[in-house]
Amino acid sequence: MSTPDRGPRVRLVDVARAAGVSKTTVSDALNGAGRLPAATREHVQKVARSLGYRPNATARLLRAGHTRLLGVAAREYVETPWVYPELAYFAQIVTATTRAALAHGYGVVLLPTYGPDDCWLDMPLDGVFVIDPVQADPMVRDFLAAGVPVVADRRALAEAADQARDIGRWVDFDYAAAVRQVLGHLEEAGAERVAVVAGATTACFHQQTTRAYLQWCAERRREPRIAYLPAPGVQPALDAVTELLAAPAPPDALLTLVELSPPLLLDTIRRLGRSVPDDLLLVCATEDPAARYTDPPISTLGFLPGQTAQAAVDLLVDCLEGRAGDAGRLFSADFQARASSAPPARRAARPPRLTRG
Amino acid sequence: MSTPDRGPRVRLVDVARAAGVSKTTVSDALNGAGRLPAATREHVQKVARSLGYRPNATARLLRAGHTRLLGVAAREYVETPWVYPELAYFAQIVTATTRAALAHGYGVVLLPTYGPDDCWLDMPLDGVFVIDPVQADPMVRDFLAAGVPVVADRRALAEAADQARDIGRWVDFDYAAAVRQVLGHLEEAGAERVAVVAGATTACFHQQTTRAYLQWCAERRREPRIAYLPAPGVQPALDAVTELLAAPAPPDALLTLVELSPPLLLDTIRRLGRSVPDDLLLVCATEDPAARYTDPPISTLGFLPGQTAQAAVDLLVDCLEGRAGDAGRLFSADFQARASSAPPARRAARPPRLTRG
DNA sequence: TATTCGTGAAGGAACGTTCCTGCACAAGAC
DNA sequence: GTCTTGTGCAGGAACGTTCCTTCACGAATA
Repeated sequence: MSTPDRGPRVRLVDVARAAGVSKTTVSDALNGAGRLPAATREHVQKVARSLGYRPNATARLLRAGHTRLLGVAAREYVETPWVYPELAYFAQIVTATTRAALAHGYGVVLLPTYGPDDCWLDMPLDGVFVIDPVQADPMVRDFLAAGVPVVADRRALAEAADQARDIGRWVDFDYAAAVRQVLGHLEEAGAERVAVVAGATTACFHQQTTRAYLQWCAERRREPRIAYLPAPGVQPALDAVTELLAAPAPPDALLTLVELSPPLLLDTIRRLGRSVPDDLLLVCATEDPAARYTDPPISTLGFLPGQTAQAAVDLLVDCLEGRAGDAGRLFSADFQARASSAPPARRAARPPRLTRG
Repeated sequence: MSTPDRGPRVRLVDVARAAGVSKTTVSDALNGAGRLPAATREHVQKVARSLGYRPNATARLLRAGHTRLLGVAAREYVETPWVYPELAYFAQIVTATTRAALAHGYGVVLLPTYGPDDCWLDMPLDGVFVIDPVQADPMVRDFLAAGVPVVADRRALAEAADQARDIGRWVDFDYAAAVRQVLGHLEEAGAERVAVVAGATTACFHQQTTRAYLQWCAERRREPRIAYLPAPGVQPALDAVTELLAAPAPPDALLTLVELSPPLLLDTIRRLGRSVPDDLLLVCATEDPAARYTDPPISTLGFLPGQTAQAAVDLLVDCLEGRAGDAGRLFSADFQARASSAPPARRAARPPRLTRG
């Protein structure tokens, strides 16, 4: 095994010359194609190995007409670039996307959420998965216009209009239904003043969850109690919670729709002199597995990052490889009711409320 | 603006034909090269736009001889694939790598930590950053053998021997020094029985931190109290802590070297009837920002994922673009002493210890 | 012996760019 | 009127593969 010398890389023709055969023979020998006797095949392989030959990936991609590379972009905090992978949800999405892509033989490129316009178009991508696109998302538009299939939500695809025709697939999340499910659960547990901590971006998730909450309040003629966070961060989130709980006639239930460490939140609430679930019912929208291990365990609203990503990749790959496949997939949330939002015992001891059977 | 029709993509020659000029002229007009009067340039650009022309990324990469794509692989839990981005450290590394790469005009591909051997070699990468390589890491070896520059730690590079000669750069972390710093801090705060929760993989971080702790114990003729976790996960980590604290002559200080939610850990310790820092000094190796907001705030040992990634990308890009640059960078840890490891007041009330001035 | 047939391998086009070279032509210098 | 100089553009090689086509040759068949 001689040390491969630096300098210009050894190419297919170099192997061919060294082995005394043609390019064709080398290519066939290494790729298991063509009609070659085992002897020739082995000889070529040996020469290739001894020269340290590695095929040029770019050249074979050009020839193949595809790159087997998928882009993934998480746009939620597009205004405050690059925080997203610190959040468990996005980390899990990215993980699951990569895993699913690998299973199909694709690699995954992390796309910038900001930067020089169009900079993403220089990347050799076969398809793109845009998570939580912002309104009139330029990334979605650009890729579709460039003929690169995109998976995003239906709204984003619709905004990109005609370009999306047959190279867009959707993965939708019924955020509104998820929020209503939780609010219904809290109402059944006896909550009358549900407060919400929400993100204030143009991302689909924030927009839809907020709207669902406001509408739910309107239907019940209740005053919404909502704290908006323009950017992620522990301190702003804790401040928001503190302020909500300090209000006159404080809330008797809290739903957090921003990423926040559940055990830390629980501890903060305790330090504010409230007890969960006795004084305050608590539900967190989070993927943090720590929520199951607190005392009491915290009810969570999860958004199935694994399943979502898997579906997105499947749709994308179907589209890329010319299979029919679905036009999209609709997901609902994963609500895990735990002790933090159970009806408190002290209420059970009260006289039964007349408003319910 | 006519809708670009599906079917075969519009190529450079198509634009040339439509504009009545040659390929050269189109290429020059769109790339701002050559000697062209403004009129021709604008005409070509207009035709290109109207046809919806987008240059083929793969073709220009082949021509350019590079792909402007960097791979990043986090190998720590290579045995239990794909959990890593759920951990704050790796998420931050990946984020920072992507950001730093983008600043240099590069994209980032997430590499699989497992999968069919060599599957990573089919990707068109200019360089690779391998975080926390395992022993005799095949990925490092393969890439170096294929002539792809790699940034990893010195040990991994040394193991890949001659291949690494001039296309490997190192980013080292003095994990041992970091651990000793924390242990020294705990000792000064009065700890006499420091227990450790450590990961049990072949990753550099786990190996070196564990060895440093064992050596530190040996130097002091103290019995090591160490719980090994073969895989990440909340429950196993909490179980390990519980078991350590339940031992006869329980530890008076705890250092966790696996990813674990700091507020959850603090709560668990409390539920076990111990109080931080009065009964137990606590330091967590974590990047979780929540550690600063608990009561008491938790001392943390951080590993500067942002700076490490930035340095790795800088080294890689230097290497790729033929600049001299450093051969490597050595990092030390970021230890933040907070109240969770402060000498408890009750000890200050004791008579001063004779062993120290 | 002439014809098919199968095997083994070479030649060269194609993928879609970029960029080097060179041609035609006009304007200015002599 | 010839000779330079410069401008505007076209032709074609090259990047490193894959794969389609062709061809030579020996064996089997008519």
